[in-house]
Amino acid sequence: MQYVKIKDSIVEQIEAGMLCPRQKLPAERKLAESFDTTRVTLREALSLLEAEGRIYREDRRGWFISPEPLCYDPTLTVNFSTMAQAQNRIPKTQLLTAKSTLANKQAARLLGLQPFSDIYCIDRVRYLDDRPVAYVTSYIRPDIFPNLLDFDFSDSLTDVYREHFSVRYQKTRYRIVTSTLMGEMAQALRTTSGTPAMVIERINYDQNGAQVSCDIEYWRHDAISIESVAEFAQ
Amino acid sequence: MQYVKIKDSIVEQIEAGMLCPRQKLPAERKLAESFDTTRVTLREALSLLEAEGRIYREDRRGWFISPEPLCYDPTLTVNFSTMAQAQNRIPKTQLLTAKSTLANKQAARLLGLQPFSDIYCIDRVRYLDDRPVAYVTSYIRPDIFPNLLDFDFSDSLTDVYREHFSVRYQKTRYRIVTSTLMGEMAQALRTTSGTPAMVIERINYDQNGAQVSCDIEYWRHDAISIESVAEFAQ
DNA sequence: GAGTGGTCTAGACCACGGA
DNA sequence: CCGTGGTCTAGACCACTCA
Repeated sequence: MQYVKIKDSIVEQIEAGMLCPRQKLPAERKLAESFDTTRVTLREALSLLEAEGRIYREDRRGWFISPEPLCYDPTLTVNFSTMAQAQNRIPKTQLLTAKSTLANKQAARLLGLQPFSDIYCIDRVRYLDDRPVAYVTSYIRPDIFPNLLDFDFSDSLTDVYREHFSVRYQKTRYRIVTSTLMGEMAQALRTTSGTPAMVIERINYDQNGAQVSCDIEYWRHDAISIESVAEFAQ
Repeated sequence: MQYVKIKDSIVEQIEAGMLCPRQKLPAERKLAESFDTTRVTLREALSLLEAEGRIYREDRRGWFISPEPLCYDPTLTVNFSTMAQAQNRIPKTQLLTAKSTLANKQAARLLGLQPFSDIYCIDRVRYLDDRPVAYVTSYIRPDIFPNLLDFDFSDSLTDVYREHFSVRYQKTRYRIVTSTLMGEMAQALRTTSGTPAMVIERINYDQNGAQVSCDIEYWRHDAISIESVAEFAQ
């Protein structure tokens, strides 16, 4: 199991501090040569490191050392920017598309709507320190938030909800699974199809208990660590 | 991107119901031939399916269709058996080792102990419908649970805590990240090094707010879906 | 003992990134 | 335009599973 040894040897170098976060690894051909193996085996080792969350790739640009993940507490309502800044990270959000459309299967399922109901669909990419880390799709009920698309929600939707519609979240139902980035999501996050991802689905309820919106977040899995505290009724 | 097409074609067969959960895929060489490609490319496609959580492998036995994941709510105190049975699954727990030892770095960090403090260490494997799905390591403070190892905790530790020590969890601090199964963990779960995993670390506090134990759970990532509800203070 | 999966080799071509 | 990563080929050997 040569590729495990190669992986361990690179892990050692990372932990010894010889490789810093965001730093690029040497070219695959050079690494392969230095470990006296072929590119195929070397890439096996790199994939392992990627799966462990220690390195990440940028499509056709190479492999880089992963920075510390962002702590994400799904039981809090803080928005992305606030959360990132509290952890000394620089957040950025890029709006990809915002449109009024008809609910697809996924949106209908999450929001309990009839298929083909009207719905707003907003796609955004979240950055941490200029690295794209998450692709977020939001589906929003237009009957609750009429003319939402006229506002500036590029940074925070929850701010717009609160300030212009007096809607605050009362609760969120969330689901976390692992999957991969594919197609346009992979491209938007500057990576290749098949990159491991953490998927967070959230269904948001307003103060009246109505399902008002949902978010599907695809995170590069090395960029996030879910952390929270659960208190139990005695 | 041939391997994405192969993957899609297998996904199609799964979703059409032609392949049932737990069913074995044909041999790699046969699949490769039927898609008119080499084993290397075919395995690329299989790894993608594994990363998506649609198939899983058993070491040297082959590839199988993943069953529905278990819903796991980290904000509840229910034990594994109860949780599994509530979802019509057959749980089983196998005790690997239970010993009194000195805290390693990980245990000391999680429980806030001095290095080399005395600690109990218990390793178990959790099964669902006879499939090994999680490797769980528990570190437990012997000053809170004296002579714990004399009891039968093979099934549920929390039951023993409650019945014999009158300790109930008041809260749990948890952390969820993705990583891989390596070495003996991979072996215990009947798979190979590098299999994607969901890691759940829990630090448990008793009714007095003391850190009494912690668990590190390595789940096959396709076997689990984290689901919960968060209520917000207004 | 046949067949299988796990691992590895030694190449190749292409399209894209960056200088 | 060079070097790079992304993808693919056509094999090979070994250790293990399972009939």
